[in-house]
Amino acid sequence: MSINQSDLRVIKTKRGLREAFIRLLLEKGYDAVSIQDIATEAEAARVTFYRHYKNKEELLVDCIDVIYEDIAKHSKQVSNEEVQQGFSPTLAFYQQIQGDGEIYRLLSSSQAGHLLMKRLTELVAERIRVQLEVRFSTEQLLAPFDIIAFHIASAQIGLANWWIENAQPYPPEYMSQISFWLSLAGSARAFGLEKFPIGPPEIPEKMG
Amino acid sequence: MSINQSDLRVIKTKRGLREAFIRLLLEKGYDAVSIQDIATEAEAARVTFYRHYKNKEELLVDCIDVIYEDIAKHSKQVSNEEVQQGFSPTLAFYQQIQGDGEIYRLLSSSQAGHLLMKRLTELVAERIRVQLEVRFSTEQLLAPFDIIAFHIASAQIGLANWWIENAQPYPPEYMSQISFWLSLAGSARAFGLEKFPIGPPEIPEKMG
DNA sequence: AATTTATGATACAATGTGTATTGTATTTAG
DNA sequence: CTAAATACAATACACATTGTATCATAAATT
Repeated sequence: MSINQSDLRVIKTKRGLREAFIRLLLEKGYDAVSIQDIATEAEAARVTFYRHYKNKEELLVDCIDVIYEDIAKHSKQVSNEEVQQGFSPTLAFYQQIQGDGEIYRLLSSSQAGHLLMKRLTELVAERIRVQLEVRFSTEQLLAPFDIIAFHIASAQIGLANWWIENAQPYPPEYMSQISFWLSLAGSARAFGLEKFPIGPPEIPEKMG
Repeated sequence: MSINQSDLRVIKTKRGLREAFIRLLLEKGYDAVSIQDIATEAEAARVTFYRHYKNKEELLVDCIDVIYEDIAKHSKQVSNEEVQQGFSPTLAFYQQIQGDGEIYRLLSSSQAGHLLMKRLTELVAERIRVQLEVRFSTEQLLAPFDIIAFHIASAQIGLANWWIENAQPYPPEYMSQISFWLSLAGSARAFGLEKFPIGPPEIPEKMG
């Protein structure tokens, strides 16, 4: 009935489909790639695709998760060394983009881009949210966990996307630092203000 | 051969197709809408669609201009009255989403959303950048204009999108205020820190 | 080594795409 | 106001894509 995800054949087949899909995405774009194309490229039967994924979108989401794991793994190695400076997880991200940044060009592709950005932002936000919950208590924070996390994540991913689309006009080291710094210290500091004079709004009851 | 864009029949037909497409987008989503659906909804023949647009995406791009005009019109009316308080453009945006702003739900639609988000973020960033350039000089700012502007814009639009997709768990007044405050004052303030202890990185030479 | 099961090959109905043709209705231009 | 120009509707067609089903074979698990 259900598929055994730890079966070697399944692991191999799914990896083949993911890698084939990414190759085709970069080559032809999301809409132009058919299920048959993916199966052929992966040297698999088209039926096999449907055994693992409902549609292209589901495969794309799976691809994103795998890509993110790679980023997370990569950034974890570095963050252990330099976590004190705070800049490192984002730096690893930017360096990866500049390196084999093929995958990240998908961020700005019109069809797959939204799902990629959305999922990536979710994953980054979740990571930030967990870190916040570890370090701070609910009463201590002057804004809800989820809002802070998503605000930071949106700025980071959005700025990275801007950087990709604008031919990377600054070095990755600077981008990671300024991105991190702006989120933490606030834009007012970039204006030369010592401290933004207004306090945070009172947190309302969460609805739903 | 080529189509006369000023012909009354052409203007009427294309408007009908756009409006029908937006209705169907809100109802069924981008992928679920076929060319035939659009034609039927617009009370036109399917062949007529192909006489004006190559595919769905081309129609969507044509629609975005119309959609953005609606957004800009609404936020402009309010911003002239209350721009002094600083919160109002964002507040108007959130209120518009919560009100009859069905159109904004397209932001989170998987295909149409990316084009909309991208365009909207660009426009907001441009608006912020202009304001910065009016108030500050290049030497005065501790980070480049474009980076600050896009950092803020990404956070604002991204957070608004999160709010839409998560069933609007907080009132629009709070969202606009906290969104604005986090960008200006910085997340560190939300952690309870008086001032983020690290200074901004040195601005490098702009490449390209 | 025996059993389980993921895969490949093949087939099929249903839907969508893009183009061509011809007569009709509407707009434009003289 | 009339005639020429042309956008539109109706219909048809070839083709691609999707999603599902069946059964034999190959591979992995136990």
